Amino acid sequence: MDTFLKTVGALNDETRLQILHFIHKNGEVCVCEIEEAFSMIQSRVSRHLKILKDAGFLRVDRRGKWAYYTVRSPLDRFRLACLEEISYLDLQIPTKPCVCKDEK
Amino acid sequence: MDTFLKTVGALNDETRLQILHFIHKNGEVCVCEIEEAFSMIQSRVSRHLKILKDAGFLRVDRRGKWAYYTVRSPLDRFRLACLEEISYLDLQIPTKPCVCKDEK
DNA sequence: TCGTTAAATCAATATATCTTGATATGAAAC
DNA sequence: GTTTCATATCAAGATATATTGATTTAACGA
Repeated sequence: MDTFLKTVGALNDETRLQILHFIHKNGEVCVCEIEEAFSMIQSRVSRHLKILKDAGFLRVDRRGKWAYYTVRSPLDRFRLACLEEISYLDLQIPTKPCVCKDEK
Repeated sequence: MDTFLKTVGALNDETRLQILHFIHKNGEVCVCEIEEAFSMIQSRVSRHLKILKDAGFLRVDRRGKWAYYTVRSPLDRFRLACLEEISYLDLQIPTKPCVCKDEK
């Protein structure tokens, strides 16, 4: 129940749907790329990423100073259905910028 | 997008999950049966039913003074997946009481 | 070590949602 | 018509969630 509420709660926000869709389309992205692409301040992006991660949609991989987020895999049946539904929404998401060039 | 947010928003509340599951299990139920079963005041029940109806999960059939709610059919793929997921949650819902006996 | 940078967390405010009690609507019974 | 009953809606307060700017943490390079 709590898990389910956390899952749908994470999806109950337009910003998070866009971020989730953005990561789903682009594969691995780091926080600063989302900041840049969406013109959002860092704390806001970080908070939404945490909610999506805690809800089971994302996983994070820290390498050096950077945190790279990807869609968690494998996703269970329901989260997969949600992700699929979101992909049908035809959300207008920005293109991935070219930052983090100096990463190792 | 708005439709999707309305759908997940409707599910983002424990009370509504219980009411939705209750109706799903019991078939057609009227507002007063939910009031009775859940020991909730009428305005609260009415509000949650409206949200579930507006989100596309329920339909209402008015007969006389009573309003009977059922799960809308057919449900689209996503809402059906949600309903299925909710049925797996093993929610503790009350049993349907024997009110509205004087209905026609 | 010190400064810099990326990301997370915190505190304050703003906004949205839920609950309750009161009122409105609309159908049936008298 | 008027009363009664079931339901819907409204208004106020309570609770939760989102946004922002500031602070903290942790990793890297000079």
